[in-house]
Amino acid sequence: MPIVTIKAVRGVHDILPADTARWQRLEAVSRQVFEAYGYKEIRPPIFERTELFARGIGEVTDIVQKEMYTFEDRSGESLTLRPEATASVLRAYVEHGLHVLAKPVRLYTVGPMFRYERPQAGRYRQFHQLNLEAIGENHPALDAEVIGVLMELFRRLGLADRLTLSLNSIGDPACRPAYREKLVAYLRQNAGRLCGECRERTERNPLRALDCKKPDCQEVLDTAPSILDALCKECGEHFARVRQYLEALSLPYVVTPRLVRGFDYYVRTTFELLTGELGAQNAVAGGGRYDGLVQLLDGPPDPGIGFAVGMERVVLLLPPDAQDAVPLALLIPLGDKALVRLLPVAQAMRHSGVTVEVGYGVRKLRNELDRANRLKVPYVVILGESELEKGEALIREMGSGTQRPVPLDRLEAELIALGGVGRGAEPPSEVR
RNA sequence: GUGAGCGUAGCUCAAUUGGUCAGAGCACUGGACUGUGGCUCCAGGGGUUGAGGGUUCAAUUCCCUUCGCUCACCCCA
Repeated sequence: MPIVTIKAVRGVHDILPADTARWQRLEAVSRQVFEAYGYKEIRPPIFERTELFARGIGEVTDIVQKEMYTFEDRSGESLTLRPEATASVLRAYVEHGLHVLAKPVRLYTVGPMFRYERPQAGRYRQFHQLNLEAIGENHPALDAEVIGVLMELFRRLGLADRLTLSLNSIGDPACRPAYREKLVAYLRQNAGRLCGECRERTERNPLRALDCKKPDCQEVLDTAPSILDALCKECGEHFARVRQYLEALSLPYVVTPRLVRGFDYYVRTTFELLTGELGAQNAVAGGGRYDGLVQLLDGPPDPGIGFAVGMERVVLLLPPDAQDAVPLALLIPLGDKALVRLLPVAQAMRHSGVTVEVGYGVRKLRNELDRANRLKVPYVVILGESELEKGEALIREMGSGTQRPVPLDRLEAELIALGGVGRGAEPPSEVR
Protein backbone atom coordinates (compact mmCIF):
# COMPACT_ATOMS: atom_id res chain seq x y z
CA MET A 1 0.00 0.00 0.00
CA PRO A 2 1.33 3.43 -0.86
CA ILE A 3 2.28 5.70 2.00
CA VAL A 4 -0.38 8.22 1.13
CA THR A 5 -3.69 6.64 0.36
CA ILE A 6 -6.79 8.50 -0.66
CA LYS A 7 -9.48 7.75 1.82
CA ALA A 8 -13.18 8.48 1.89
CA VAL A 9 -14.10 11.91 3.17
CA ARG A 10 -15.00 12.13 6.83
CA GLY A 11 -18.54 11.17 7.66
CA VAL A 12 -19.25 9.44 4.36
CA HIS A 13 -19.05 5.73 3.84
CA ASP A 14 -18.98 3.01 1.24
CA ILE A 15 -21.83 0.56 1.19
CA LEU A 16 -19.94 -2.66 0.53
CA PRO A 17 -21.16 -5.74 -1.34
CA ALA A 18 -21.81 -7.55 1.92
CA ASP A 19 -24.46 -4.93 2.73
CA THR A 20 -25.97 -4.02 -0.61
CA ALA A 21 -28.51 -6.83 -0.50
CA ARG A 22 -30.05 -5.29 2.60
CA TRP A 23 -30.14 -1.87 0.95
CA GLN A 24 -31.73 -3.27 -2.16
CA ARG A 25 -34.32 -5.07 -0.08
CA LEU A 26 -35.16 -1.91 1.81
CA GLU A 27 -35.54 0.04 -1.40
CA ALA A 28 -37.62 -2.65 -3.06
CA VAL A 29 -39.99 -3.02 -0.13
CA SER A 30 -40.33 0.76 0.15
CA ARG A 31 -41.29 1.12 -3.47
CA GLN A 32 -43.82 -1.68 -3.19
CA VAL A 33 -45.44 -0.14 -0.15
CA PHE A 34 -45.43 3.44 -1.42
CA GLU A 35 -46.83 2.48 -4.78
CA ALA A 36 -49.50 0.32 -3.20
CA TYR A 37 -50.77 3.53 -1.60
CA GLY A 38 -50.65 5.35 -4.94
CA TYR A 39 -47.42 7.32 -4.47
CA LYS A 40 -45.29 8.03 -7.54
CA GLU A 41 -41.55 8.45 -7.59
CA ILE A 42 -40.00 11.84 -8.28
CA ARG A 43 -36.26 12.39 -8.59
CA PRO A 44 -35.16 15.94 -7.96
CA PRO A 45 -31.47 16.90 -8.24
CA ILE A 46 -29.28 16.64 -5.17
CA PHE A 47 -28.27 20.28 -5.23
CA GLU A 48 -30.33 23.41 -5.44
CA ARG A 49 -29.96 27.14 -5.09
CA THR A 50 -29.01 27.83 -1.50
CA GLU A 51 -31.97 30.14 -1.14
CA LEU A 52 -34.45 27.29 -1.53
CA PHE A 53 -33.27 25.60 1.66
CA ALA A 54 -32.75 28.84 3.54
CA ARG A 55 -36.32 29.80 2.89
CA GLY A 56 -37.91 26.37 3.07
CA ILE A 57 -36.24 24.97 6.17
CA GLY A 58 -35.98 28.27 8.03
CA GLU A 59 -33.12 30.72 8.35
CA VAL A 60 -32.70 30.22 12.08
CA THR A 61 -32.60 26.42 12.11
CA ASP A 62 -29.38 24.59 12.95
CA ILE A 63 -29.42 22.91 9.59
CA VAL A 64 -29.37 26.15 7.64
CA GLN A 65 -27.07 27.99 10.00
CA LYS A 66 -24.29 25.48 10.37
CA GLU A 67 -24.88 22.18 8.64
CA MET A 68 -25.20 22.88 4.94
CA TYR A 69 -22.69 21.97 2.24
CA THR A 70 -22.78 25.26 0.39
CA PHE A 71 -20.48 26.23 -2.46
CA GLU A 72 -20.28 28.57 -5.39
CA ASP A 73 -20.27 27.15 -8.88
CA ARG A 74 -18.15 28.62 -11.63
CA SER A 75 -20.63 31.34 -12.33
CA GLY A 76 -20.55 32.46 -8.72
CA GLU A 77 -24.00 31.18 -7.88
CA SER A 78 -24.49 29.84 -4.36
CA LEU A 79 -25.57 26.22 -4.44
CA THR A 80 -26.18 23.72 -1.67
CA LEU A 81 -26.19 19.93 -1.47
CA ARG A 82 -29.63 19.13 -0.18
CA PRO A 83 -29.87 18.58 3.57
CA GLU A 84 -33.42 17.26 3.18
CA ALA A 85 -35.74 16.46 0.33
CA THR A 86 -39.04 18.17 0.99
CA ALA A 87 -37.95 21.60 -0.22
CA SER A 88 -36.72 20.13 -3.51
CA VAL A 89 -39.84 18.08 -4.05
CA LEU A 90 -42.06 21.08 -3.44
CA ARG A 91 -39.91 23.25 -5.68
CA ALA A 92 -40.41 20.72 -8.46
CA TYR A 93 -44.10 20.53 -7.63
CA VAL A 94 -44.44 24.28 -8.10
CA GLU A 95 -42.05 24.61 -11.01
CA HIS A 96 -43.76 21.96 -13.12
CA GLY A 97 -47.31 22.82 -12.17
CA LEU A 98 -47.98 19.47 -10.54
CA HIS A 99 -50.62 21.22 -8.47
CA VAL A 100 -53.01 20.87 -11.40
CA LEU A 101 -53.04 17.09 -10.87
CA ALA A 102 -55.83 15.44 -8.90
CA LYS A 103 -55.18 16.12 -5.24
CA PRO A 104 -53.71 15.01 -3.07
CA VAL A 105 -50.59 14.67 -5.18
CA ARG A 106 -48.68 11.70 -3.79
CA LEU A 107 -44.91 11.65 -4.31
CA TYR A 108 -41.90 9.82 -2.96
CA THR A 109 -38.18 10.02 -3.53
CA VAL A 110 -35.10 8.06 -2.46
CA GLY A 111 -31.58 9.31 -2.25
CA PRO A 112 -28.64 10.91 -0.46
CA MET A 113 -28.79 13.95 1.81
CA PHE A 114 -25.86 15.99 3.11
CA ARG A 115 -25.35 17.64 6.45
CA TYR A 116 -22.10 18.86 7.93
CA GLU A 117 -22.31 17.32 11.39
CA ARG A 118 -19.93 15.46 13.63
CA PRO A 119 -20.23 11.79 12.61
CA GLN A 120 -21.60 9.42 15.19
CA ALA A 121 -23.42 6.12 15.45
CA GLY A 122 -26.22 6.31 12.90
CA ARG A 123 -25.26 9.84 11.87
CA TYR A 124 -23.35 10.62 8.72
CA ARG A 125 -22.50 13.58 6.55
CA GLN A 126 -23.87 11.84 3.51
CA PHE A 127 -26.82 9.71 4.43
CA HIS A 128 -29.84 8.37 2.64
CA GLN A 129 -33.51 8.98 3.10
CA LEU A 130 -36.79 7.68 1.84
CA ASN A 131 -39.07 10.69 1.51
CA LEU A 132 -42.79 10.69 1.01
CA GLU A 133 -45.04 13.70 0.51
CA ALA A 134 -48.80 14.12 0.08
CA ILE A 135 -49.63 17.59 -1.16
CA GLY A 136 -52.80 19.60 -1.66
CA GLU A 137 -55.13 18.24 0.99
CA ASN A 138 -55.56 19.07 4.64
CA HIS A 139 -58.04 16.43 5.69
CA PRO A 140 -56.86 14.63 8.84
CA ALA A 141 -57.45 11.31 7.13
CA LEU A 142 -54.47 12.15 4.96
CA ASP A 143 -52.33 12.54 8.07
CA ALA A 144 -53.45 9.10 9.13
CA GLU A 145 -52.76 7.73 5.67
CA VAL A 146 -49.20 9.04 5.59
CA ILE A 147 -48.49 7.67 9.04
CA GLY A 148 -50.15 4.46 7.91
CA VAL A 149 -47.75 4.18 4.96
CA LEU A 150 -44.83 4.60 7.32
CA MET A 151 -46.10 1.93 9.69
CA GLU A 152 -46.87 -0.44 6.84
CA LEU A 153 -43.31 -0.09 5.58
CA PHE A 154 -41.90 -1.12 8.93
CA ARG A 155 -44.43 -3.87 9.35
CA ARG A 156 -43.28 -5.30 6.02
CA LEU A 157 -39.67 -5.01 7.12
CA GLY A 158 -40.46 -6.93 10.28
CA LEU A 159 -39.38 -4.04 12.49
CA ALA A 160 -42.73 -2.69 13.65
CA ASP A 161 -42.57 -4.19 17.13
CA ARG A 162 -39.14 -2.68 17.78
CA LEU A 163 -40.32 0.87 17.14
CA THR A 164 -42.71 3.27 18.77
CA LEU A 165 -44.62 6.05 17.10
CA SER A 166 -44.56 9.38 18.87
CA LEU A 167 -47.34 11.76 17.89
CA ASN A 168 -47.99 15.39 18.61
CA SER A 169 -49.67 18.50 17.31
CA ILE A 170 -47.72 21.72 17.48
CA GLY A 171 -50.61 23.96 16.49
CA ASP A 172 -50.59 26.50 13.71
CA PRO A 173 -50.01 30.23 13.29
CA ALA A 174 -53.41 30.86 14.88
CA CYS A 175 -52.64 29.25 18.21
CA ARG A 176 -48.92 28.65 18.50
CA PRO A 177 -47.92 32.27 19.20
CA ALA A 178 -50.17 32.36 22.25
CA TYR A 179 -48.76 29.09 23.50
CA ARG A 180 -45.29 30.33 22.85
CA GLU A 181 -45.96 33.30 25.09
CA LYS A 182 -47.23 31.08 27.88
CA LEU A 183 -44.23 28.79 27.56
CA VAL A 184 -41.76 31.66 27.55
CA ALA A 185 -43.39 33.09 30.66
CA TYR A 186 -43.13 29.74 32.40
CA LEU A 187 -39.53 29.19 31.34
CA ARG A 188 -38.51 32.65 32.52
CA GLN A 189 -40.17 32.00 35.83
CA ASN A 190 -38.10 28.85 36.24
CA ALA A 191 -34.98 30.09 34.52
CA GLY A 192 -32.94 29.43 37.63
CA ARG A 193 -33.47 25.69 37.28
CA LEU A 194 -32.71 25.53 33.56
CA CYS A 195 -29.40 24.88 31.86
CA GLY A 196 -27.68 27.73 30.08
CA GLU A 197 -28.71 26.52 26.71
CA CYS A 198 -32.34 26.30 27.63
CA ARG A 199 -32.22 29.82 28.99
CA GLU A 200 -30.93 30.91 25.62
CA ARG A 201 -33.58 28.90 23.83
CA THR A 202 -36.22 30.57 25.95
CA GLU A 203 -35.54 33.78 24.08
CA ARG A 204 -34.64 32.47 20.65
CA ASN A 205 -36.65 29.32 20.03
CA PRO A 206 -38.54 28.35 23.17
CA LEU A 207 -40.21 25.26 21.72
CA ARG A 208 -36.84 23.66 21.28
CA ALA A 209 -36.26 23.78 25.00
CA LEU A 210 -39.00 21.20 25.35
CA ASP A 211 -36.85 18.31 24.22
CA CYS A 212 -33.76 19.14 26.27
CA LYS A 213 -32.34 15.88 27.60
CA LYS A 214 -30.86 17.20 30.83
CA PRO A 215 -32.64 15.70 33.86
CA ASP A 216 -32.90 19.05 35.66
CA CYS A 217 -34.55 20.68 32.69
CA GLN A 218 -36.79 17.65 32.21
CA GLU A 219 -38.06 18.17 35.72
CA VAL A 220 -38.96 21.75 35.00
CA LEU A 221 -40.52 20.84 31.69
CA ASP A 222 -42.65 18.12 33.22
CA THR A 223 -44.89 20.80 34.65
CA ALA A 224 -44.62 23.22 31.74
CA PRO A 225 -47.82 24.19 29.95
CA SER A 226 -48.65 21.65 27.24
CA ILE A 227 -49.14 22.64 23.63
CA LEU A 228 -52.05 20.26 23.47
CA ASP A 229 -53.99 22.34 25.99
CA ALA A 230 -53.33 25.46 23.97
CA LEU A 231 -54.47 24.29 20.54
CA CYS A 232 -57.10 26.40 18.85
CA LYS A 233 -60.45 24.81 18.07
CA GLU A 234 -59.49 23.85 14.51
CA CYS A 235 -56.12 22.37 15.45
CA GLY A 236 -57.59 20.51 18.38
CA GLU A 237 -60.28 19.03 16.21
CA HIS A 238 -57.80 18.10 13.50
CA PHE A 239 -55.62 16.32 16.04
CA ALA A 240 -58.57 14.47 17.55
CA ARG A 241 -59.61 13.22 14.15
CA VAL A 242 -56.10 12.12 13.22
CA ARG A 243 -56.08 10.08 16.42
CA GLN A 244 -59.50 8.69 15.66
CA TYR A 245 -58.38 7.50 12.22
CA LEU A 246 -55.17 6.00 13.55
CA GLU A 247 -57.23 4.03 16.01
CA ALA A 248 -59.55 2.91 13.25
CA LEU A 249 -56.44 1.62 11.48
CA SER A 250 -55.25 -0.08 14.67
CA LEU A 251 -52.01 1.86 14.55
CA PRO A 252 -50.54 2.27 18.03
CA TYR A 253 -49.01 5.61 18.99
CA VAL A 254 -47.89 7.56 22.03
CA VAL A 255 -49.00 11.16 22.37
CA THR A 256 -45.86 13.15 23.14
CA PRO A 257 -46.70 16.79 23.83
CA ARG A 258 -43.02 17.67 24.02
CA LEU A 259 -42.16 16.35 20.58
CA VAL A 260 -40.77 19.23 18.55
CA ARG A 261 -38.94 19.03 15.28
CA GLY A 262 -36.02 20.74 13.66
CA PHE A 263 -37.70 22.43 10.73
CA ASP A 264 -39.63 25.65 10.98
CA TYR A 265 -42.26 24.65 8.51
CA TYR A 266 -44.17 22.09 10.51
CA VAL A 267 -47.70 22.80 11.69
CA ARG A 268 -50.25 20.65 13.47
CA THR A 269 -49.40 16.97 13.18
CA THR A 270 -45.80 15.95 13.85
CA PHE A 271 -44.49 12.46 14.47
CA GLU A 272 -41.36 10.39 14.93
CA LEU A 273 -40.61 6.68 14.83
CA LEU A 274 -38.23 5.87 17.63
CA THR A 275 -36.00 2.94 18.51
CA GLY A 276 -34.05 2.19 21.65
CA GLU A 277 -31.42 0.22 19.76
CA LEU A 278 -29.37 2.93 18.09
CA GLY A 279 -27.84 4.87 20.96
CA ALA A 280 -28.41 8.59 20.89
CA GLN A 281 -29.70 8.53 17.33
CA ASN A 282 -33.08 7.15 18.25
CA ALA A 283 -35.20 8.57 15.44
CA VAL A 284 -35.59 6.21 12.51
CA ALA A 285 -38.15 8.37 10.78
CA GLY A 286 -39.82 11.69 11.33
CA GLY A 287 -42.35 13.89 9.66
CA GLY A 288 -45.27 16.19 9.91
CA ARG A 289 -47.69 18.53 8.24
CA TYR A 290 -46.39 21.60 6.46
CA ASP A 291 -49.39 23.68 5.40
CA GLY A 292 -48.12 26.97 4.06
CA LEU A 293 -44.74 25.72 2.88
CA VAL A 294 -45.76 25.39 -0.76
CA GLN A 295 -46.92 28.98 -0.71
CA LEU A 296 -43.72 30.06 0.97
CA LEU A 297 -41.93 28.58 -2.04
CA ASP A 298 -43.99 30.76 -4.40
CA GLY A 299 -46.58 28.10 -5.10
CA PRO A 300 -50.31 27.90 -4.54
CA PRO A 301 -51.60 27.74 -0.95
CA ASP A 302 -51.56 23.96 -0.95
CA PRO A 303 -51.20 22.18 2.37
CA GLY A 304 -49.09 19.05 2.66
CA ILE A 305 -47.72 16.36 4.90
CA GLY A 306 -44.78 13.99 4.62
CA PHE A 307 -42.05 12.03 6.31
CA ALA A 308 -38.40 11.05 5.96
CA VAL A 309 -36.89 7.69 6.84
CA GLY A 310 -33.19 7.40 7.67
CA MET A 311 -32.08 4.44 5.59
CA GLU A 312 -28.76 3.87 7.35
CA ARG A 313 -30.61 3.60 10.63
CA VAL A 314 -33.08 1.14 9.21
CA VAL A 315 -30.33 -0.95 7.71
CA LEU A 316 -28.66 -1.07 11.12
CA LEU A 317 -31.83 -2.59 12.49
CA LEU A 318 -32.31 -5.10 9.71
CA PRO A 319 -30.91 -8.58 10.31
CA PRO A 320 -27.93 -9.45 8.09
CA ASP A 321 -28.88 -11.34 5.00
CA ALA A 322 -28.87 -15.03 5.65
CA GLN A 323 -27.01 -15.88 2.51
CA ASP A 324 -25.35 -14.21 -0.41
CA ALA A 325 -26.57 -15.06 -3.85
CA VAL A 326 -24.16 -17.60 -5.30
CA PRO A 327 -23.71 -18.74 -8.89
CA LEU A 328 -25.48 -21.93 -9.88
CA ALA A 329 -22.30 -23.48 -11.19
CA LEU A 330 -18.61 -23.05 -11.79
CA LEU A 331 -17.64 -24.23 -15.25
CA ILE A 332 -14.14 -25.73 -15.16
CA PRO A 333 -12.34 -26.10 -18.46
CA LEU A 334 -9.06 -27.97 -18.43
CA GLY A 335 -7.07 -26.31 -21.16
CA ASP A 336 -7.83 -23.68 -23.72
CA LYS A 337 -9.78 -25.92 -26.09
CA ALA A 338 -12.22 -26.71 -23.32
CA LEU A 339 -12.42 -23.03 -22.39
CA VAL A 340 -13.41 -22.14 -25.93
CA ARG A 341 -16.13 -24.79 -25.79
CA LEU A 342 -17.49 -23.61 -22.42
CA LEU A 343 -17.53 -19.85 -23.00
CA PRO A 344 -20.61 -19.92 -25.25
CA VAL A 345 -22.36 -22.25 -22.81
CA ALA A 346 -21.83 -19.70 -20.05
CA GLN A 347 -23.05 -16.94 -22.32
CA ALA A 348 -26.20 -18.86 -23.16
CA MET A 349 -26.93 -19.51 -19.49
CA ARG A 350 -26.54 -15.88 -18.66
CA HIS A 351 -28.93 -15.05 -21.48
CA SER A 352 -31.40 -17.20 -19.59
CA GLY A 353 -30.77 -15.26 -16.41
CA VAL A 354 -28.79 -17.99 -14.68
CA THR A 355 -25.58 -16.91 -12.96
CA VAL A 356 -22.53 -19.05 -13.66
CA GLU A 357 -18.80 -18.55 -13.39
CA VAL A 358 -16.16 -19.93 -15.75
CA GLY A 359 -12.58 -20.83 -14.94
CA TYR A 360 -9.77 -19.94 -17.31
CA GLY A 361 -8.46 -23.43 -17.90
CA VAL A 362 -5.06 -22.76 -16.40
CA ARG A 363 -5.37 -24.05 -12.87
CA LYS A 364 -5.34 -27.55 -11.59
CA LEU A 365 -8.66 -29.26 -11.24
CA ARG A 366 -8.02 -29.63 -7.52
CA ASN A 367 -7.68 -25.92 -7.09
CA GLU A 368 -10.72 -25.15 -9.15
CA LEU A 369 -12.80 -27.56 -7.06
CA ASP A 370 -11.43 -25.93 -3.98
CA ARG A 371 -12.50 -22.58 -5.33
CA ALA A 372 -15.95 -23.95 -6.19
CA ASN A 373 -16.20 -25.11 -2.65
CA ARG A 374 -15.48 -21.70 -1.28
CA LEU A 375 -17.83 -20.03 -3.74
CA LYS A 376 -20.44 -22.42 -2.35
CA VAL A 377 -21.71 -23.21 -5.82
CA PRO A 378 -23.98 -26.26 -5.81
CA TYR A 379 -22.74 -27.58 -9.19
CA VAL A 380 -19.56 -27.78 -11.15
CA VAL A 381 -19.04 -28.63 -14.79
CA ILE A 382 -15.77 -30.33 -15.70
CA LEU A 383 -14.57 -30.38 -19.28
CA GLY A 384 -11.16 -31.96 -19.89
CA GLU A 385 -9.37 -33.73 -22.72
CA SER A 386 -11.06 -37.09 -22.32
CA GLU A 387 -14.53 -35.54 -22.06
CA LEU A 388 -13.88 -33.42 -25.14
CA GLU A 389 -12.96 -36.56 -27.06
CA LYS A 390 -16.21 -38.21 -26.04
CA GLY A 391 -18.20 -35.06 -26.74
CA GLU A 392 -19.49 -34.78 -23.20
CA ALA A 393 -18.93 -32.93 -19.95
CA LEU A 394 -19.25 -33.91 -16.31
CA ILE A 395 -21.82 -32.27 -14.07
CA ARG A 396 -20.72 -32.69 -10.48
CA GLU A 397 -22.97 -32.07 -7.55
CA MET A 398 -20.79 -30.54 -4.89
CA GLY A 399 -22.94 -31.51 -1.95
CA SER A 400 -22.92 -35.26 -2.58
CA GLY A 401 -19.77 -35.51 -4.66
CA THR A 402 -21.60 -37.48 -7.34
CA GLN A 403 -21.12 -36.66 -11.00
CA ARG A 404 -22.55 -37.75 -14.30
CA PRO A 405 -21.58 -37.29 -17.95
CA VAL A 406 -23.80 -35.15 -20.15
CA PRO A 407 -23.51 -34.77 -23.93
CA LEU A 408 -22.03 -31.37 -24.71
CA ASP A 409 -24.98 -30.31 -26.80
CA ARG A 410 -27.28 -31.07 -23.87
CA LEU A 411 -25.17 -29.29 -21.29
CA GLU A 412 -26.86 -25.94 -21.39
CA ALA A 413 -30.36 -27.42 -21.16
CA GLU A 414 -29.35 -29.67 -18.27
CA LEU A 415 -27.89 -26.80 -16.33
CA ILE A 416 -30.88 -24.58 -16.91
CA ALA A 417 -33.08 -27.43 -15.69
CA LEU A 418 -31.03 -27.58 -12.51
CA GLY A 419 -31.24 -23.81 -12.17
CA GLY A 420 -34.97 -23.81 -12.68
CA VAL A 421 -35.57 -25.19 -9.23
CA GLY A 422 -35.64 -22.23 -6.90
CA ARG A 423 -32.62 -20.57 -8.46
CA GLY A 424 -31.81 -17.96 -11.01
CA ALA A 425 -34.16 -15.01 -11.00
CA GLU A 426 -35.59 -14.79 -7.51
CA PRO A 427 -39.18 -13.64 -7.19
CA PRO A 428 -39.59 -10.27 -5.46
CA SER A 429 -38.74 -11.05 -1.88
CA GLU A 430 -41.60 -10.81 0.55
CA VAL A 431 -39.77 -9.70 3.65
CA ARG A 432 -41.51 -10.82 6.73
C1' G B 1 -18.43 23.48 17.51
C1' U B 2 -17.30 20.79 22.82
C1' G B 3 -15.60 16.34 25.59
C1' A B 4 -13.71 11.25 26.22
C1' G B 5 -11.52 6.69 24.32
C1' C B 6 -8.86 4.51 20.33
C1' G B 7 -5.47 4.18 15.59
C1' U B 8 -0.06 -2.32 14.45
C1' A B 9 -0.89 -6.80 7.45
C1' G B 10 -7.31 -6.93 3.54
C1' C B 11 -9.97 -8.60 8.57
C1' U B 12 -9.52 -9.81 14.12
C1' C B 13 -5.67 -8.91 17.34
C1' A B 14 -0.38 -9.92 20.01
C1' A B 15 4.38 -7.62 21.23
C1' U B 16 7.17 -8.14 29.54
C1' U B 17 8.59 -1.65 33.38
C1' G B 18 10.82 2.05 26.25
C1' G B 19 15.83 -3.06 24.74
C1' U B 20 15.79 -9.21 18.06
C1' C B 21 8.77 -6.31 18.46
C1' A B 22 7.44 -6.04 13.61
C1' G B 23 4.32 -11.20 14.90
C1' A B 24 -0.13 -14.83 15.06
C1' G B 25 -4.86 -16.41 13.33
C1' C B 26 -8.31 -15.75 9.37
C1' A B 27 -8.31 -14.45 4.20
C1' C B 28 -5.52 -14.66 -0.51
C1' U B 29 -1.90 -17.50 -4.01
C1' G B 30 0.79 -21.86 -4.61
C1' G B 31 2.98 -26.74 -3.13
C1' A B 32 2.64 -31.74 -0.66
C1' C B 33 -1.76 -34.54 -4.00
C1' U B 34 0.36 -35.63 -13.42
C1' G B 35 -7.54 -34.45 -13.94
C1' U B 36 -11.50 -34.59 -8.53
C1' G B 37 -13.13 -30.18 -3.33
C1' G B 38 -14.54 -29.46 2.02
C1' C B 39 -9.26 -32.05 6.62
C1' U B 40 -4.00 -31.50 7.52
C1' C B 41 0.98 -29.72 6.83
C1' C B 42 4.36 -26.32 4.33
C1' A B 43 5.67 -21.92 1.65
C1' G B 44 4.76 -17.06 -0.41
C1' G B 45 2.87 -12.06 -1.19
C1' G B 46 1.28 -8.04 1.74
C1' G B 47 3.21 -3.26 7.27
C1' U B 48 8.33 3.00 6.51
C1' U B 49 3.19 0.16 13.73
C1' G B 50 -2.35 6.65 10.65
C1' A B 51 0.98 11.05 9.54
C1' G B 52 4.71 14.74 11.26
C1' G B 53 7.92 16.30 15.03
C1' G B 54 10.33 15.68 19.92
C1' U B 55 12.78 12.98 24.28
C1' U B 56 16.41 8.72 24.37
C1' C B 57 22.14 4.90 23.12
C1' A B 58 17.28 2.73 21.69
C1' A B 59 10.17 4.35 20.58
C1' U B 60 4.58 0.15 18.48
C1' U B 61 5.55 1.67 23.74
C1' C B 62 6.81 8.29 26.52
C1' C B 63 5.56 13.77 25.00
C1' C B 64 3.51 17.43 21.36
C1' U B 65 0.94 18.43 16.81
C1' U B 66 -2.18 16.73 13.04
C1' C B 67 -5.52 13.42 10.51
C1' G B 68 -8.97 9.62 11.11
C1' C B 69 -12.27 6.23 13.80
C1' U B 70 -15.71 5.38 17.93
C1' C B 71 -18.97 7.19 21.65
C1' A B 72 -21.42 11.25 24.09
C1' C B 73 -23.04 16.60 24.03
C1' C B 74 -25.48 19.22 20.20
C1' C B 75 -28.69 18.17 16.20
C1' C B 76 -31.53 15.06 13.66
C1' A B 77 -32.94 10.51 9.50
